[in-house]
Amino acid sequence: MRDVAARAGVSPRTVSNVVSGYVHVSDDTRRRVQSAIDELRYRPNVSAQSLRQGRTGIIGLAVPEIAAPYFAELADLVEQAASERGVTLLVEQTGATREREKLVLEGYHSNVIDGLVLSPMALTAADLRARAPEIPTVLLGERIETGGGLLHVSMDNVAAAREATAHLLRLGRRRVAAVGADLATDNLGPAVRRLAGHRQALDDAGLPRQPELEITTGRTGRWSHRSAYAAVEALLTSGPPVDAMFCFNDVLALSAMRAIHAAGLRVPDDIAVVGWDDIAEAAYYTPALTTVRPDKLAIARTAVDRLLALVAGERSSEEQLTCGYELVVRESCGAAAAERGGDRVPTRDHRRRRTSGPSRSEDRATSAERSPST
Amino acid sequence: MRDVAARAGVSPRTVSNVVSGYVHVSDDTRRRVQSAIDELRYRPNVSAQSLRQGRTGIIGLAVPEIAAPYFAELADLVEQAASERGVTLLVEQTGATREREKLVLEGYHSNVIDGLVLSPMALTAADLRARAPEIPTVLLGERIETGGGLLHVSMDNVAAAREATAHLLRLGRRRVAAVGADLATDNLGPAVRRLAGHRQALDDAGLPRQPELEITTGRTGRWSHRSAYAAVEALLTSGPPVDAMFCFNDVLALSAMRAIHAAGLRVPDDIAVVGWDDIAEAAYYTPALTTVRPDKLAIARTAVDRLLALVAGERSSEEQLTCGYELVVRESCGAAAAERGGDRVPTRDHRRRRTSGPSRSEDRATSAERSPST
DNA sequence: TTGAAAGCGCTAACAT
DNA sequence: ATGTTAGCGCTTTCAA
Repeated sequence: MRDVAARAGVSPRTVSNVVSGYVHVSDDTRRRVQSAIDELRYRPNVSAQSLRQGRTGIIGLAVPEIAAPYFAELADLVEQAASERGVTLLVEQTGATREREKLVLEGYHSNVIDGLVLSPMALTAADLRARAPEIPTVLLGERIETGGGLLHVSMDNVAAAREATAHLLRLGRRRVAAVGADLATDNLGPAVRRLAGHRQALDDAGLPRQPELEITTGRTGRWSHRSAYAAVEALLTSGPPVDAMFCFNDVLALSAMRAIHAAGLRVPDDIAVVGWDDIAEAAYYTPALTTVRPDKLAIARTAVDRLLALVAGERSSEEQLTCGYELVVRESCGAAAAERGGDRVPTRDHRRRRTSGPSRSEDRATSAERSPST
Repeated sequence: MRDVAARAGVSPRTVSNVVSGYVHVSDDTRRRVQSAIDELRYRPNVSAQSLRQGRTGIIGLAVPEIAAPYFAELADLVEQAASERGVTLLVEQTGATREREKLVLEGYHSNVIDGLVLSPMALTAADLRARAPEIPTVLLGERIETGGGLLHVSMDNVAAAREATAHLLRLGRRRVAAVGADLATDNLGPAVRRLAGHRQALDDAGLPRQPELEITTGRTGRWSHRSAYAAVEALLTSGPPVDAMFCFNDVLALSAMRAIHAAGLRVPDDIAVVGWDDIAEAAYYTPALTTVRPDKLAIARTAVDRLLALVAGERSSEEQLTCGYELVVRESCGAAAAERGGDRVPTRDHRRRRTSGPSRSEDRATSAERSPST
């Protein structure tokens, strides 16, 4: 930087002003400095900037596992959102373990990152309350009375789950398994609320609760292919009868469909399947997967925007930001064939509702995602 | 740090020694300092460390798209390898565009990261040669006479592709399409070599080249579901007859299987399919996918280890490090049913070869991956 | 609008 | 085995 200053015949102060886009620099000076920068291929030293300013220009995203399709897609979108706003994203993996989630929350990388987007699974509300408020943090997922004073960005899991199961019931299914109801390992994760929505749909239809159809996919390998396959296999071989499965994500749904096939049954004829996430592959499975599609783009952008506002000094308050979703009806639920005569082109989805942008929970009732489904 | 030093009754120097694990500190002093650190919740400032040492403890991984399953899995493994070695990973996306790959190579984040693992696709050998040798770099993928003086970590794409197609030919298939032969957009990417291996297998079998079966999946959305689906659909509706497809990755294979189904044909009965990558989903597709499984763990560890060696000052030389692979035979190629009577449990793979660790190209001939397949 | 100088928190050379 | 001190590259008061 000193070299640049010398070459341009100005002080380091002026170079700094030019680099940071300060206004009060004469056009002539700016040009001279800029050409000196170009000739010397000068790059500001980020560490020095950080040391001086107390900011790194890096934000963190902590997810259970980057290789899980949903989180891979989310990381992609968050990275793009961050990049558009001129900050760099650092992705961390927690393995959905409470220990590592706590570590991240307590500021494991607090000196590297200016802020954190955390997708908690095993964390408890008490952990959230106990945390030292070190670093600006936004939580992905719905608030369940945490009291941690943190901002939550999510979708309405209860409503969407309710709609998914209602969709299956409407198609005449009566024995709907809920696959992924791993309440023991899932504290702040989505299982609790998805199961709640599922139960509501049964209530709405005047059907009894069916605890024997609330399927846990195992402690280890949470929501993994292997554990889901084993759980569904067990259900089919030694469990009660089933005519539909509402799987709490698409990974579970894929494994379930495979287990159903292995048992000599067909999807959707014998057992209808609905998933959650609408990962890129879902439209290309055979049969194509009917699934709940969260508005991932809105979630990513909202989380980043709000986090950057916090980093810039905005006061944090416990608040819930709700993004939209839609139930994408394809083949695995059996509706498309029945209603429309079997459109099999996966690029033309049957959409039951439009995606809406994020909205505050306070005025959710007026937003698109509350309109009754057709 | 000064506070810690004061509280422990030592100098900052000693605190620094304790933090960095320096040897010559008496146990007593170490204990005192450590408790002061704990009481004050002291965390060393990474920016200051970086500024002083000229290192950040962060390495970068640049991939085309983090949401692509193979790269998501790879990022996971690289992150773990980095984490085990005490460094933090920063993932960047290039979109497989030459422009952004060049940007990364030229040190876009050179002040944030100490080194770079780059998975180039659109980059040319000339780009590699032209780069200013700013920052320690390891390339993922096979060298094709780059002359850039960089270390390459990869697998033997030609041999594996040859084996994949040979496997299909051995099963009696004669019209094997190569799906993903996108030579125009793929300079340093794997398409060229996989196609070469495919052609070799045809040669080996005494069959003529079949250029009309070398399928490009389109310029936009390189190796995407959508473009692959469209390409395969076109092949089936208006192309020459086909009885097998060797797809250059599993995403293509999934899309191909869907297009085959949509055309009213069956896998593997009418058309056998082989993929590449063995992504986590592959074993759970129906039919389960036969696919080439690169030793991702070895690739990740090797790349990180070698990069850290470079960061530590080791001289770089153009060299090729080759990791192992295996052809995982499941259902989509039709071999399992024919040979074994239809084992359908996806967790029990039929492995044709064992994974081998990385080996230098010089002694590849003696490593496990060169043994003839059974 | 620009210059001079202090200091962010840490580490390493030099001392003791 | 530990203390002292200079300085990494930048931003930012304070002056001019």
